[in-house]
Amino acid sequence: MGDQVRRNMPLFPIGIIKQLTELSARQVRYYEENGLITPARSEGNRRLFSFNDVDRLLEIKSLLERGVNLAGIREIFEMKERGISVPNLHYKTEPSEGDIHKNLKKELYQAGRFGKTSLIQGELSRFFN
DNA sequence: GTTCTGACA
DNA sequence: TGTCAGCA
Repeated sequence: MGDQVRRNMPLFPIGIIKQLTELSARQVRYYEENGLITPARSEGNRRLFSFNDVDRLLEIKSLLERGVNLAGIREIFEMKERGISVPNLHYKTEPSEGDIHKNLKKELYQAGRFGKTSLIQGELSRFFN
């Protein structure tokens, strides 16, 4: 069994996700409505999340904290799926809204120039400092 | 006990 | 986003 398939295996119910991501069930469901995540379903229609879903949610949380809205996050994910790299979206300090837009624009531009290399991943490492 | 959908004093 | 209802 490859790691890839392991990471995509539907394992946790929303309760576990709440603890792992510190997001409310309401938020998680809302993100699903907006196409940011697509968790599997159990026979009883319960959502089952994979490790990839957890990473995805942590990334959504991170981007949201930087002022990116759901539509923006959706576009960032779409670009990734198209193989375009989306570097340095991890700021240490909180930039102004203007800076966010300026930097996002610059980063997306650079992403287009340099091939695909750095993707934001390994969010789970936060739990294993 | 937990999760789901829909709705909003 | 929170929270409550009414189910499964």
